[in-house]
Amino acid sequence: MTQARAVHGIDDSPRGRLLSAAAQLFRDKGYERTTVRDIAAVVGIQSGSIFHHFKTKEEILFAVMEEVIHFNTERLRAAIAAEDRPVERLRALVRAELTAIVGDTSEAMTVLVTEWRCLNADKQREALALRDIYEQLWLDVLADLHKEGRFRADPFIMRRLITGMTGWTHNWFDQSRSLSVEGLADLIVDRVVGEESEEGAA
Amino acid sequence: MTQARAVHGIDDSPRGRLLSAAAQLFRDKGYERTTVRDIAAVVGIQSGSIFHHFKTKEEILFAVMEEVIHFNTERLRAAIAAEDRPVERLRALVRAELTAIVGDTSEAMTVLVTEWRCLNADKQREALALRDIYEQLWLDVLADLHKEGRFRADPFIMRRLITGMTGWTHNWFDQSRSLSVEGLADLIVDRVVGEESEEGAA
DNA sequence: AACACTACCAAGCAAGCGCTTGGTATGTAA
DNA sequence: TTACATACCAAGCGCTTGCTTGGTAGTGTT
Repeated sequence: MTQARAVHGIDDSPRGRLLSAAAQLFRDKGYERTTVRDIAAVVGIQSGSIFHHFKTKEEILFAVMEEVIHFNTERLRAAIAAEDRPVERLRALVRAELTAIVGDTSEAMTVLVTEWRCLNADKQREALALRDIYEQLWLDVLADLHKEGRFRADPFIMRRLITGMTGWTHNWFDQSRSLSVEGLADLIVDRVVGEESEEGAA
Repeated sequence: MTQARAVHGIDDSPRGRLLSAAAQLFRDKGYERTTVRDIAAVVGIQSGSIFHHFKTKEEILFAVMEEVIHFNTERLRAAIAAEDRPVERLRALVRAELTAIVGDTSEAMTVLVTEWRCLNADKQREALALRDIYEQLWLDVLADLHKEGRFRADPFIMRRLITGMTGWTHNWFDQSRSLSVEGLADLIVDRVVGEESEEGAA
């Protein structure tokens, strides 16, 4: 009953508290190694009581993924809407994704990346559909940049390279250290459009 | 008893066949979802017989990781030795790592990346020590490039970005498609040292 | 002939797992 | 007052899991 940190975008209803606890445990121990008894213990209820809120353990995993995709898709939309120029939109996207992965939704985002195959085929397809919407926001911005001639590679490939760079950060990035999310975002943007892009890039 | 594809660098002794089978299953279903009965079934023996070759299931996972790190560390050494100039050494390293991840040791490499936390603390430390040797080969080459002024970022950070890019490929790269390992390697090298590096980069 | 070694089988145990069941306490609304 | 919904407890069922045990067959080696 140590109570897990709330994942941003998940309310603190009984259900929401279960989801935040599950997200943290799934990230730390993995879905399979986490028992429903573990989750119940964190929020301070009996293991059987979990099934009043969710039909199955897998439904908990899916709910975590669903909530975090929805929340961060909206964050991407806001990031794009706040900028006009494609390069700055890209920078905003990278910042948003980094914040999602190492910041306020890190537990759930990590679960989304690492526990994908624990879902059955149907739920995987459902989650993939949500993910496609998220990815399309990236692809549109990258296509604009490509049209402007800011990079040569295929935008699809470029997105995958970016996904790799941002997705891996949960394994090493520490916000308390010298490198900030903004600094890292600039570094990653440079990998896409080159270093000599801006007025005095320094 | 469908017999798993042999992982490059693992012999075909009874033990080796178990390791190749385990690597494939661990990649496809994850360590926890794979039972010793699954592994036994692939090589065509009883589940109990596995424990004649390995003390525990975890020892199988560790052995897979150990073998694949050793094999690919040697591959990195060979790649470096075959080139003189730092940029070409980097290209050789990227090619080697991509080959490891999507080519002849893909099952075991994927397991190395994704099933890390299934090891207990002691084994994790042991595996980390092996990984450090592997990583040092990268860092030396990246430090040379950095000294030459081929990129501005911290070599440690740069290595982590590269790790992300290469490590993620197992989720999307398909050798049978238009993009080759060499083509992808060139793309990634460009992300590090910029596109206008060589004589007619195309 | 005697022994040792490797590679395996057949059977099953103890523990842990997801999930079920039948019930209780509290709140809310007609 | 009755009715229903939400949120939970206490107990435990049935199954799967990693692993153990005691034994056997085949191959060398001395």
